[in-house]
Amino acid sequence: MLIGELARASGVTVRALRYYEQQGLLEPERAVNGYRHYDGGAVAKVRNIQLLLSNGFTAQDVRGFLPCLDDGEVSLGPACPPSVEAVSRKVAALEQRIAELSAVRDRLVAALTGSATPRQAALTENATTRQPGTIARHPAYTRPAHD
Amino acid sequence: MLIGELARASGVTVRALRYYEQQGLLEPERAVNGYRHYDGGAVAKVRNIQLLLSNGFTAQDVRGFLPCLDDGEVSLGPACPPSVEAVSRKVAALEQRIAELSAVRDRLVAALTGSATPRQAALTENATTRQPGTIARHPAYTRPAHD
DNA sequence: CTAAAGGCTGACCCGGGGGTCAAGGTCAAA
DNA sequence: TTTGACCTTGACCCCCGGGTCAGCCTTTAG
Repeated sequence: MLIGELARASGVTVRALRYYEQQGLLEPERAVNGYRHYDGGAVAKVRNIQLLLSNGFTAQDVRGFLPCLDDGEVSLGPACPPSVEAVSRKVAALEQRIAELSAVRDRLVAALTGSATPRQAALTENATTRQPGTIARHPAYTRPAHD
Repeated sequence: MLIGELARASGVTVRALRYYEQQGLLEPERAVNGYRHYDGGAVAKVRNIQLLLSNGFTAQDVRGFLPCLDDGEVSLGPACPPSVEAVSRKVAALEQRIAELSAVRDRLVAALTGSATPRQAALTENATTRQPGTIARHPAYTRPAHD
């Protein structure tokens, strides 16, 4: 399929597809006339890319994830290039992000329902245990939100 | 407290604090010498801001959230300015983000453990139900990930 | 043959979230 | 009084994820 078709099928713009390619996330074949040709799996792949990018991961992050997500066929553990540990760290970061977002959601829901949450100083759970002087930038993904 | 103290206490840079203020997220008092003075609640507030920004929300989003999260005291439903509906939409978006991230995590965990996920074409659940021709950009927060 | 639609590259621009000077004012301790 | 730490504003820069436009080529339809 051509780039326009893929764009329509996957719900991203043509420009974004070229950008993904430039970032090393896609490698379409090239016809003799220079046109990009994508195979069927590209639709799912692009959706995954967009999903990750829109959830705060960088293109570089996505490069790491893709081999584990491609084609609807989960690649086997050790076959997943960044090797288990790297992916494990990503998973841990994901868990934390999920927990944080859940906390925000709970706070908002509480605000909506008017149920008084008892003296919750901050959304961060360890708010009271911090030591002044330790400069601790947020350990989670510090650059996610560009989507 | 002065800006440097707050920076150390909350784990963000001085620059970021000034930026937050410029974005209307903080309104510290000013001493006669021009120095910013923050009250104790600012630490929790800044943590909330950083938490939201690092999870893909824009400064504008955060402006909307803050009145509902301030001071560890959840404001009552209707007292929360953006009025229930706006916050409800945010909550819905949050739920979706959480679900998406959970899906990514599950995929990665599956890849790690080698458990074969049966023919899951894409992380998006409705992948097979899309109609070509309908340009459907991702409905969730389309600009979150800059964190 | 021509027009319309789609593809190509390259370039510039934007907004968000800051980093990093520069040039100067303030305050506390020595 | 001087030094050093801390504060102020303003300016410029960067990356990221694209949007948009220009200029050109190709392919299909009429």
